Amino acid sequence: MANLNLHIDFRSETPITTQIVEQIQNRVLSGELKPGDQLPTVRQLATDLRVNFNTVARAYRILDSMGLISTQQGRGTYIWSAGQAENRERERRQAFEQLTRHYLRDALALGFSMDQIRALLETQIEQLNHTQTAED
Amino acid sequence: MANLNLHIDFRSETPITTQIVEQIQNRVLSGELKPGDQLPTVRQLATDLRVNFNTVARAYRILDSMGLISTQQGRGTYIWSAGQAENRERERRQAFEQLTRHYLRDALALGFSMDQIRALLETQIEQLNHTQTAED
DNA sequence: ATTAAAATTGTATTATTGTATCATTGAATA
DNA sequence: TATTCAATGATACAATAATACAATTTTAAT
Repeated sequence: MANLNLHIDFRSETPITTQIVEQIQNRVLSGELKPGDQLPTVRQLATDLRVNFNTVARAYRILDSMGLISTQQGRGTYIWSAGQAENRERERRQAFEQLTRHYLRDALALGFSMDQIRALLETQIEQLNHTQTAED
Repeated sequence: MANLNLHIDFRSETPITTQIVEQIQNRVLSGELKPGDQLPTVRQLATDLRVNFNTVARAYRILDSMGLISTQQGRGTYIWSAGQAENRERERRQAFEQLTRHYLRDALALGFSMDQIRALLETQIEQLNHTQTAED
């Protein structure tokens, strides 16, 4: 059962359900989740995220209606498709824009300035580069 | 659920909302309320104080914007940080760094480069400025 | 191999909790 | 006295949680 490594921000302006939907969507678009992969049960993921399992179930149902996953009562939830190749690029771009929009909204809501955002991004990228090279 | 034991003076010059804000603030500063503690629901506290629940909700929202509590629709209201301005500032910073880490992780996983991230951030900030000024 | 009970998994419905918008009140002021 | 505006209240709404349910799989007895 795939470890999704999702992160919920309870203070975010984005509802929990939406956060789950978007992050699973992104995992599929990035290839971290592949067709056939089984997702955690609604109760398991809910426990991990410290959320009511109905919230996860709602997210799964939305993803199901989007055709991204297949939920089956009594069986579990599986990744359905990786999307059509021609739409893939557009969807990836849209996900990127949405991700950025929400990040900006939450960072600004926390009271940080654009300059501070730029600065922290550079700092963290620097750190990532270091840990990467250290692992080589 | 913490018993706040607040007292409202209806004859006071100070608005009810302000009285609630200040008293909860004091409970946090004095350590009577600790991070993670759940506050009464807006309706429960409103009943106790014999005021409209919107008044409590307003007070909660102010405390939220101050970074003292976290209000979550459907879940309740929780103390977010210890009252010392110093602690609040540190926790705000930590939240910002975590937010940014997760954003970077997801954006990079989607296959976008640091240059693309920088560019999109600037674009979206530009758009935000436009919609803001357009609303004036 | 069969089958029935138990466990697991998602679904449906209702209750709870905070949010948004507009209406009302009452005191300050022209 | 009339007007205006901040504070509060009323109402409808949106997000999440609680509870009971239905479908499927698993387990164990025969």
